[in-house]
Amino acid sequence: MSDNSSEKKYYIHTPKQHRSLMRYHHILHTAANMFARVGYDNVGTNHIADEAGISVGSFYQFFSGKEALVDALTAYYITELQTVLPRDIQKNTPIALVVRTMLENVFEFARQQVAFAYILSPANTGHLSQVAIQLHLTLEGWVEGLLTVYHPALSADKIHLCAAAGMGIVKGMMMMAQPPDDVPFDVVITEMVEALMAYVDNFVLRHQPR
Amino acid sequence: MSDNSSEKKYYIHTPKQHRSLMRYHHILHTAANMFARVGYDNVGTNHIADEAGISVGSFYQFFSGKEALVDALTAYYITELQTVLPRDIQKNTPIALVVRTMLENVFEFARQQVAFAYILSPANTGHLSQVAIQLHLTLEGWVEGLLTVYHPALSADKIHLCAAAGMGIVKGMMMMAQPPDDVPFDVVITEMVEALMAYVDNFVLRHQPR
Amino acid sequence: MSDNSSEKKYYIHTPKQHRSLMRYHHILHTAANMFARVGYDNVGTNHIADEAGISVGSFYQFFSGKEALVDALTAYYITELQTVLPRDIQKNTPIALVVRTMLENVFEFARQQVAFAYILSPANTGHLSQVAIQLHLTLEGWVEGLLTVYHPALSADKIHLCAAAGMGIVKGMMMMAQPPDDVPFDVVITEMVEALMAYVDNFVLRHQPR
Amino acid sequence: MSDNSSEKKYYIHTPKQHRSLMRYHHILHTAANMFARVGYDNVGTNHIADEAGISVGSFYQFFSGKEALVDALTAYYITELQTVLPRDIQKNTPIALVVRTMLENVFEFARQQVAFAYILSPANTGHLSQVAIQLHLTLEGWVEGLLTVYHPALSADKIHLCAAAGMGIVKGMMMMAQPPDDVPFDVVITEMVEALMAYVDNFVLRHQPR
DNA sequence: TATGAATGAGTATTCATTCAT
DNA sequence: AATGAATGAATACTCATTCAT
Repeated sequence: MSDNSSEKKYYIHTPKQHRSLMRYHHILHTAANMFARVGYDNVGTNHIADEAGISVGSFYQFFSGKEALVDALTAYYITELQTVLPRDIQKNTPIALVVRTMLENVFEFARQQVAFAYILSPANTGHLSQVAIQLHLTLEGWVEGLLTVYHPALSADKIHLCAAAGMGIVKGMMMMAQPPDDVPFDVVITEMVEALMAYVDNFVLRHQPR
Repeated sequence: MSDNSSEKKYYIHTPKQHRSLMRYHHILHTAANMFARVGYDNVGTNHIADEAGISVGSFYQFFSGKEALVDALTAYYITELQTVLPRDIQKNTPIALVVRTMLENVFEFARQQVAFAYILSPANTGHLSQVAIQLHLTLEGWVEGLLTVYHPALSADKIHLCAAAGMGIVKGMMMMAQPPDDVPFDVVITEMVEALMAYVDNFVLRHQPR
Repeated sequence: MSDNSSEKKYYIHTPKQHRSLMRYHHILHTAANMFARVGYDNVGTNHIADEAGISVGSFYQFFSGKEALVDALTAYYITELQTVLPRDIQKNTPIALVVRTMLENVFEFARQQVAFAYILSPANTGHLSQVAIQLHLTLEGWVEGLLTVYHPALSADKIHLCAAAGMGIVKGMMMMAQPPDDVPFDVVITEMVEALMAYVDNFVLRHQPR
Repeated sequence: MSDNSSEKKYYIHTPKQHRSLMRYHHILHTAANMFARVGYDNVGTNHIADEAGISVGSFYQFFSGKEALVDALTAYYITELQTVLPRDIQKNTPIALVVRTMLENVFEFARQQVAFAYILSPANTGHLSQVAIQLHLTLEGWVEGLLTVYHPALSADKIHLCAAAGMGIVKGMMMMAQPPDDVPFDVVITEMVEALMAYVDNFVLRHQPR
């Protein structure tokens, strides 16, 4: 819309577009912060607009509503996740190292994107449960890829089961860092790696094609 | 009044008291179902009353508000949990068996009490986060007791860390039985036992007092 | 109603009737206290019943509702007022003395019947304004009687005007004893008598039939 | 924004601001009317909005609640009262004239602002009693000022007592203009002036410093 | 485009009154 | 008569969304 321009297009983003994009992300992150702080249901659109320093009207110019905003936020997370998940894994790297690197990256990402863990959380209901699933599947897909590289003998079903279990372990243990346990982050990661490796080893052993 | 009874009084509920108690539990379970289905914040007291087939006024005769209802529900869960968690564990029973029994019982309980997993979820905010913590600590306490019996050489700190990790694993893997993974219950339990045992063995090995 | 008695009537009230009457008055005074304390609109029928130590059902056995209760209370006040307002006034008693006696009696009555002043208060709205008027007219009637005795030359209209003004002075100055002025009761009465006498003297002077 | 104005800015209200201010006062007066008619406790915010021809939401955009509305109304009354109470009183004006002028002004004000008398009423409970006191003290302060000018020999305490009594007389006699007495306004004022002057003369005589 | 006033259905909670026991 | 559980309309207030400017 509004493309009556036949002039030069040397710049992919006109300054106007650029300002708009910044606003868009500003709203996105403001809202994300609020979700993480007080929960999706306790954040109103007027409130988001206030905190973002814009008007409600402007909010609705960017997002058709709160649900659309969460969708956008999730899409953004999924995109960013690609830059954080190790790619082109070589089988000669020890798997524990790959896993640890992945976890560290994802946790660092979660530390910056405070709503990431909130949305990923199991037991979300309503619309949130749907975006939670998207995020879940993204990560689970990566885990399946990893397992396929290191344990090509496992059937697709087994890979899926093992990946699902791994996801459960990670998502569950992630919460150790929060009340009431408040375990330090690095300890959490260490224990997580140990738990994952122990489980996968055990799993592979149990499902060895003999 | 109505005390012309010299007969036995074991478990005497007047019909009135009985009906009242039934209503109380009926509301409790109706609300629990709704919480699990659409989330605490999306359930109104009027909705609960409607769905329970009573009037709002009656709702407030039983519970002073929504928070009180969740408190009551949690208290109920904690009480029932006692009847489900193995007691007086003998060290000569294999720990894997104890764990499996506990998980089977708790899962069966969670299958009947649909809001149990919902409330236990660590991602809750506001008042729910408080009751979630109560539930969490109840279970975690049991796990600590179990570890103390089987691994008395571990320090209290280590026991606590290991229990917290175990709780994370259980809570996280519990969700495998739900979308999008939908792993069958018995498979989930089997994998959970394996994951837990593998982790605990690994943990004990790492923290051997030499 | 319920008069199937042709038996002896040595006792005007049977014990049963007596107990019922006591209950009736107990409710009446309990409610009166509550009205005075927190205001008519902030007192509920359940609340009254609680405070009176009876059930709501019983409350409705005695009064058809809150309005009926206020009506009954006002009727009671009007009856009792008769025992407190000086009767058969002799013109040779100084009017100031009669007035002072009347005010002292009424104030003492008001001290015992805490809702009396509350109901009498001007600026009541709704149903309260109607009972307020009844109380007002009762007292105003007495004042007119007094003026008729001491100033028979004044026309009925003048008497009415003077009585209305006197009522205004009394009702208005009564409030001096309450926040924010908090003038001691005896001072209030003294000033009231002075104000009334000064006004009446002035009034009579102005309306002397020349 | 929209500030390309180098022209005069004396009393510039943009149309928007003006409309908003009108709405504000419209709500204020609608509510005031309702308070006077059926009483503060019997007026709901939804009712006010309905009667004012706006939505509840709009109501809350102007006032944070019913209490805030009464506060605003009282503040408005207190402000307007300043323009109506004679200032800079010269001792050579007869006091009766000053009083009559004041009463006429205040009554005219009360006739226009129907809730003025209602709020001023000493029988209010809860939040209303607080604003009633504010209004009361505003007027009482003026009376004290007047007495100080005309009777400088009286002690502060005496001035206060006399002012409190005067306030009582005025507030009480004000109600003569309403049911059940319905005395015409001008008659009320005349009688009020007479009553006040007679009382003050009597008071001064009694408290002459000799 | 941006604004924010306006909307009104929705939420938690109260309370006068009824009625089965 | 007495009880008090049950009712449901009503109340104060919120919030996602729209739309005139």
